[in-house]
Formats: sequence, C-alpha cells, structure tokens
Amino acid sequence: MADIVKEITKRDVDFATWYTDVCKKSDLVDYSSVKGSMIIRPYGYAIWEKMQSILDQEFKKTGHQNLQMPMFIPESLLNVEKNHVAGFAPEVAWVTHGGGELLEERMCVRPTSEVLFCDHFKKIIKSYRDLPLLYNQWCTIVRWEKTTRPFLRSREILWQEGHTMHETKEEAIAETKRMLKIYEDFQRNYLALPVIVGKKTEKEKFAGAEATYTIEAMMYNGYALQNGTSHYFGNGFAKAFGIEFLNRNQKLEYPYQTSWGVTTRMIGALIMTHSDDHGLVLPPKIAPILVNLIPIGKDEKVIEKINEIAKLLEDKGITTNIDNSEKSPGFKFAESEVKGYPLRIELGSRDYENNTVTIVRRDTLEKIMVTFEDIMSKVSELLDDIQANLYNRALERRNSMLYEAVSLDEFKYLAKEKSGFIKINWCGDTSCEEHIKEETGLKSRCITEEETATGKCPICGKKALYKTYFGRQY
RNA sequence: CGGGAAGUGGCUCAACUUGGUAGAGCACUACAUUUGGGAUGUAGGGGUUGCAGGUUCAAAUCCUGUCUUCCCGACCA
Repeated sequence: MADIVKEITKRDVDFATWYTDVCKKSDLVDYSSVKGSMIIRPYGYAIWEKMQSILDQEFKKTGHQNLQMPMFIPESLLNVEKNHVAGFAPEVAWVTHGGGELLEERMCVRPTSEVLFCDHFKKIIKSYRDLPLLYNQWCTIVRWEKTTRPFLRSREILWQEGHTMHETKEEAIAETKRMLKIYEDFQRNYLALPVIVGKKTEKEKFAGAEATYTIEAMMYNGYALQNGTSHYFGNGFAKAFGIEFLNRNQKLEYPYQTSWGVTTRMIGALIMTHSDDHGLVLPPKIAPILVNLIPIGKDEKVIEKINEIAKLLEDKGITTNIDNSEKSPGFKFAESEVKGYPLRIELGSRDYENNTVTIVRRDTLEKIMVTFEDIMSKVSELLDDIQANLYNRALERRNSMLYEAVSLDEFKYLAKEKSGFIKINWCGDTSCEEHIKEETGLKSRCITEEETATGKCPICGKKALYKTYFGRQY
C-alpha cells in the first residue's frame, strides 16, 4: 500500500529535512539548476500574491507609490556610501560582460536598492514641497549566500522594498516605526506569527543605517528568523549622494531617509511555525484555498450537492477547491492535509441521505458533522477559530521557549541545554555581545523597547541599559 | 568558504566492491472494476546513469575536475 505521508520526515526526528519535505510535497517550491535560485510554484506563489495584495493595500493607504527601478548597479554607484558597500560587497553578483564584450565598468545585480533610489532622488528632490517622497517596489534582488534553504535563505530573493525621504529626522523616524508596525500587525493578524519586535544592536544593524528595527519570529525548533526590517538612515546617504532640498527657511538641507522590506521568507516562517507531520498548515487569512470539497463516490446527487455548496461558499468570498479526481477518498484526505487547506468537507451518499457533511479542520484534524443548513455558519466559525488557534498555539510554544539569564554561567547553561531565545540585561557594549557569540554561538536578535533594563550586564558587570534577546538564527 | 554525505525514468532505490552498455516499486497513460483514511486487475509509455574530461576493445561502475542537494561550522536578510 502506497503511503505518501510517510515520505514526510517526522518533525521531531529531523527538523531540517521535515522542512524541505513539506516545502516540496505541498508543491510550494522546486529547486532550479542554480544554487539558491528557487522555483516558486503556483501554490507557493499564490500565498505570496495574497501577502502582496494585503501589504500593497496597506502601503497605498499610507501614501506610498509603487515604481520599478533597474536591476543593475554600476560599481562606482555602489561605492558611494562606504559603510553600505562594506556590508554588501562580499555578497554581490557581478556582471562583467555584455553581448560577449568585456564591460568598461562592471555592474552588480542589486543586493538592495538604496543607491539606485538615492541616485534618482538626487535628480527629483529640489524643495520641501517634494517631500515626503514615499516609494515602494516589488522586485527580486541577488545576494550570493553560501548556505541556501528554500524560502529562508536564497540567492535570488523575491521581496518588497520601501524607500522614503523626509524633511525632518522626526518624520523619518516616525515612518520607520510606522512601517514596522504594519509588518508586525500583518504577521500577527494574518500570518498568526507571535513576533517579537525591537531594535538591532550596533553590530547587527543594516550596513549604512543609523538604526534598524526588526521583526523576529521564533520557529518550532527555537531558532530565530528575521522576518522583516525597517531602517532609519538619518541623512548619511543624502550627504554621500549630494541630495539636498531647499527647506521652509530658504536653506539647503539634506533630507532624512528610511527603507523597509519583507520577503518570501515569511512563507518559510509560516511553515516552520504552524505545519506538522501531515504537511502544510496555513492560517485561513493567508491560505489561497480555504475549503477543499471531497465528493465520495460517483453519485450524481452528491456531485450536484458538492457543486452547490462550493457555489454558496464562493459567493461569500470563501475560496474553494473541488477534488473531482479518480483517487480514493483516503488519498484525497491525505492530499488535503499535505496541502494545508484549512478545512475540508467530505460528502458521500451516506451523508447525503442524512442531510449532513463531515467537516475536518486542518489544525486539529477534528471531524465535525454538520447539517446542510449549518454549513455556511459553521465554516465561517471554524475558519475564525483556526486562525485564533494557530496564533495561540504558536504564542504558547514561543513563550515556553523564552528564557532569562542573570549570569553568564546561566546563559551558557541555557544556550547549551535549551532551544529558544534568552533575554538578558545588557550594557550595550559590542564587546559583551561578541563575547556571548564566541562562548555560546548565540547572536543578539533585538533590543526590546517594551521593557526597561535592570541590574547589571552579566558579562562585564557594568550597569545594564537594554533588555536584549539572543538566539540561534536561520 | 572549511568538514561530512549523496546525485541512476517524476519519486524512492537496486546494479558499482569483482568494468561487458540499466532494473524494481511507486507515480504516469488507456480500459475495466472500485470509492467513508493513501484501491485492484490488464495493457502501455518513459532513463543510456548531474555535467565535462580521462583510462579502456568496452564505463552507471575506475580516475580527475565541476555543478547541485542535504547535514555540521564560519559568514550573512
């Protein structure tokens, strides 16, 4: 007897293999012939499109416009801001030839587009009346990563990058935080991810930024995934690129800049947070298909009823799929679980005679008998319940993996024995942060602004200034 | 980039040690019978073994290089 389910490696046996199994078995992704350059298949892309449409609306509601920038950056342009180039140079891909001829100046494929935007901003910003300038683009970028993994770390990255310019520092900082909040709300409310939000340390911030804010998600195995960032640049790039505007006092001034982005990595976070040994589990608010309808047998009345239910659901905006294949019911049930459809509705002759269907929820695999009249209300109720349950389940697990250390010994013990995040009161010195990295392999995730530090830094004993999370990362 | 493992029809593997030019199960196609947790029968189609080079009368098999995947580490979104 064939048993495809067994082909998914058990999550608790080998988490890494389980993850790639789920990615491939649920038809989200496939490898291409280039390392780290993945094929996002229609089902995976549908999830991205859904993320894209929700976020794009949020960006537009907050006044941002989409545009498209070039994908090549001449070397001289990349070199303009020195902190930025130092951060990115080691991981860019270079184009050296065009049409068989060696190029006068080599060009990199954009690893991020700050310099392209700055080069353009220089031409179009003249006065305070041109500000704020609120742009966003949906595109791919290239970073030559050494280790790659579907969705979590690839060389070609599908993402969104917002770039904005402002009259004042305060306004730019407010923009940085506003966009971070949009990401946070999206990830909590739609992706059901109980994320931790905060500021990156000096050591971990984006190359060229004054401050980097981050959304950190915790995966099932306790690893951290940076799932979105928002940067405040001050006017460092503006100075380097000579972007100036005439302010309200008739004086030339450098504008203040931000950038922010999220990637298809969020799909990886969904999998590593919610999915299980049966396959993918998707929160209803992001699932491309909400209800999978499975007719059992070939009874025409059953088929007709299934079509009728699908129509009613679709009319209410609930997306459906009808599995009309010749497969056996058992196969269809398992397939439905691998694909992570939040609900499936089974209907056979026996149900039909009783005026009932069987609804099975993907998160708990619980089977529920429902009469025809109650289908619509029950489906809405269950979808809401699944959404809430996934968030609560993830939150509970995350909380069970949050630790606090007051001494270095305690930190080392926790780092060795437990998986998850470890919180400390930290003095803020990079040397203490590096000390922890060397001793335990854990890096700082973020400084939380929700709590104030107390006591002393467990490394150097100086007064602690920041509550900071550390963890292992993808 | 360092250490380890692996690449053979779509998938999981066999044949490799002891070179003689590829085989099974699943999947796929057709027909029939089936249908409440991964159906059954019959008949088919599909690979020259990741790629390149070398050794040899002869290479999936031996040698070299390279690419890709996975694991561990370093680096980084």
